Amino acid sequence: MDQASEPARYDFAAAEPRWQAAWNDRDCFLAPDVPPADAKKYYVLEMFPYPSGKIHMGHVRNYTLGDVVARYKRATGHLVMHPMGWDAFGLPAENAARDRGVHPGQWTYNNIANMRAELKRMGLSLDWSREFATCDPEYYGQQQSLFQDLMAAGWVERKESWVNWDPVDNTVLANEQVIDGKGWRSGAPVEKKRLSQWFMQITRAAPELLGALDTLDRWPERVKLMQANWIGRSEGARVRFELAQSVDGVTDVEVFTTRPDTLFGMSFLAVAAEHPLADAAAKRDPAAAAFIAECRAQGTSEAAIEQAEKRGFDTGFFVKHPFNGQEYPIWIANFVLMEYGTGAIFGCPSGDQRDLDFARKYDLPVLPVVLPPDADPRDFTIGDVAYTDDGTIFNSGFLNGKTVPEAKRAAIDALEQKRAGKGIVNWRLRDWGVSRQRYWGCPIPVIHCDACGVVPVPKDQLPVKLPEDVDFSRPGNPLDHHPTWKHVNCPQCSRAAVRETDTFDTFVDSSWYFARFCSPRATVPLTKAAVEAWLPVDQYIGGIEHAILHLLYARFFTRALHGMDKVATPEPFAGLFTQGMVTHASYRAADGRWLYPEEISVDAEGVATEKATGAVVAIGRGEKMSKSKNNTVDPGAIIDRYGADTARWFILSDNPPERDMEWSEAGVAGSQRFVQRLWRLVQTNLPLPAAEETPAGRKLRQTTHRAIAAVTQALETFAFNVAVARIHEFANAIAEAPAEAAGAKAEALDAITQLISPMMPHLAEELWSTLHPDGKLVAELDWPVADPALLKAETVTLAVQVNGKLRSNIEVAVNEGEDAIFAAALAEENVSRAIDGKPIRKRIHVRGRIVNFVV
RNA sequence: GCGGGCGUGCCGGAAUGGUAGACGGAAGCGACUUAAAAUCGCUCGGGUGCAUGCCUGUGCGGGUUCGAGUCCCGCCGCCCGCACCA
Repeated sequence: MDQASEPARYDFAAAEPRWQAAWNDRDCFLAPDVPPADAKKYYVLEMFPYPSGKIHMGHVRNYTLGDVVARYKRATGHLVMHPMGWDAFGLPAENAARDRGVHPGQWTYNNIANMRAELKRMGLSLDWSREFATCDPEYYGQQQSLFQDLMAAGWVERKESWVNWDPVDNTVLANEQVIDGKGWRSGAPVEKKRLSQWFMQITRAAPELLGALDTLDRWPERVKLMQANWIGRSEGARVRFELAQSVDGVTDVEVFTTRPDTLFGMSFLAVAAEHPLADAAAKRDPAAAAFIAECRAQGTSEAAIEQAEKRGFDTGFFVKHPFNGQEYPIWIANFVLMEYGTGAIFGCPSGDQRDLDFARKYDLPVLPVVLPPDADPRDFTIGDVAYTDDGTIFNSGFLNGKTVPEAKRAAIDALEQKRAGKGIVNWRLRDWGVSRQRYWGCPIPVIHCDACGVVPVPKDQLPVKLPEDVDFSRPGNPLDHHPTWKHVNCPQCSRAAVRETDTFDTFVDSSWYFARFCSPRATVPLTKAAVEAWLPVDQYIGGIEHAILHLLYARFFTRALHGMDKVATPEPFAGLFTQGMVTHASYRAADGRWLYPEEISVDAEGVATEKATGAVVAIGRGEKMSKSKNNTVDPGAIIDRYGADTARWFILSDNPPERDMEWSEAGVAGSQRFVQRLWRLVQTNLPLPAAEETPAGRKLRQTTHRAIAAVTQALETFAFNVAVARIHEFANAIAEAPAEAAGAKAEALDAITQLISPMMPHLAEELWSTLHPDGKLVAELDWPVADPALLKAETVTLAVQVNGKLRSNIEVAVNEGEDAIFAAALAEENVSRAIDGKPIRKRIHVRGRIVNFVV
């Protein structure tokens, strides 16, 4: 077949770079640091990527979602800021250095260059003038300055503590980075180690971080819930028990309880293996020491899984009960956590399942103290199930007869009177340890001097830059090994001193980058005018995996900076959207090998076989894309083959954006068909006839304006898949419009071009330039507004029901009188047959919707 | 165990208490073509019928209502988060 008769197709490969250049040339997406006072600002931000070297489909989804919002908001009269940067510090760069001999900085900046080019191919409406990487000395220097401000404001503390030590990565992990007792990156069992560390005092902000969740009305409920659980507020009492005999000078032990009402049900006191009293027992008794060692081993490795058994060791120490004066034994127990409360509990077996399990195992007494509502105190006993519900207190001296809440209050009052305890609120949240023994991170800007202690590096000497010449061949922290870098003179006394060789947790870097974007080149961390103008971020978009860590730290930073009058709002992100994962089918041979899609073929029944062997292959539906499962799809290859618009459109059309989406070849191909179809729709209607009012034309105009309203509504609510469906319907309607409607087609084609523009910006420009060769860009146009007059129909189709069952449809004028409507409905043959002469008991008419006869 | 979310065709999914399955994908049939691709048309929850139709149908069982996928009660199943949190 010759070339000439080949049907013309939209050449996305030529068009997309052309429009990207046009946007760039006209500075379409630049925003000022300080917007004019009358501007409606809108700050759209997607979580910035780690520069691994290539973008993946998760990025494509994330940035497509953000770009739709940014472009839509820009078109609806907002001054949009939509920046991009790089979360560029972190371990993979050091691993690359160790394994391949390339410097982390070089590796990182190369990766950034690759990924920037890939992102640019997506046609995102980004303000690239604001770009920075957290490993730029300009950025991390300002972070060092900010850290010193936080120190001065009292948010930072250096303390010795038990830390989670990752023996493979040779670094400290935050609690949040320990998953099932293993390091979140290395997967190695985490060990406990005692180290001197820098901490952000996030616990001081716990009440506000919890309370302010209520103000975040555009956050997903489940994220707020996860944060609330993580912060973990619980009301109770701290109770001090005197030891019957002091141990190594220790005279008492404190416990935290939420159930002071059950104090009379006590039968033992238990401490964690790391508790000082456990140490004391270990010194006296090798068996105790052995038990503690066992607990420690168990605490880190497989324990979490087979957590079943409660085990303990009787120390032989005793405490005196604050109320009844009796003595109770102190045990070391493997289920008591040093990290929570005081690392000690009092055991009330009748009211707590764990305590009960423990008591049964070691034959400790079980005294019921809460009587269920309809139980008889003379014969009520506890079997293998503790009673944790409400009831009446008994067997409990002065608390007898009270309800549980009453007894809690009375017990706390009594404790406070005896100075043996007090009512407190306990938090699960721990302070945030930010020290990491790594090279590729922001150096902590302090100097340790034997004479002066910890001295901040003077601000005029910031940034404390990372040395370039480092050795990654030895395990541990290269900064610590460096021959010269850490040796400096004390800024205060000028004597020989050493730099801090730890660097910050990378979550510090991402805790304020959104604020830095407001004035990314400023010579101070934040400029007040820019930050006040732009923050909070109006729409933040990212993965649910950051629901706790990143989002909580960013909230904490913002709150602290707000208190220091550096940020005007206490919360960084007014709106949060968490997108689902991108998944893909996977193929696994019977012997467990993961096969690439190219290696298999699928027959008509959907049975997959391996091409090489002919053996049947198991198809996994919708598994998270991962290199190990050979089911990743490279965005670059997709854009080569289909173009950015097609990829964007498919990602938006498949399903609601908060759910996981399955990437499928058929789906992308379908989106590509629609791209071509729209292009043809415009081409085949050219040249457009002049506007002319005809009945058919009016109908098309109504369709046009309804589409505008529906798509606008869908975009406002993040229902992008619905927006796509409405656009499909609209395209169908334009294609099917009769010849008499031609006079309304120009308006329809203009509208559909604009409606697709947030989602398929290149195609929109291409179509617009065909429809209006006057040089204007869609990116510069105002969003179309539906004409209310055209949204109202003259006639409406009413469903006619008899006893709630659909029997017919009638077409009536919108403001037809009720009597006429009922008459018309009854005139329908189906309706009269269904009524079958029975008397009509009730007639219902909902205007514009339905008529229902009850017979 | 605690907390949250969700169950709709073959699949993704739509549906202010008011015509369930929009829209898309897959599949099948047909047109065009020497053939294919591309494109266009038709069918597409189940049952029944010559048929305008009729019956049935949104995990299961009840309820409220003229009317329930949607609201209420009780189950079942799946997914996610947290988890010896005292």
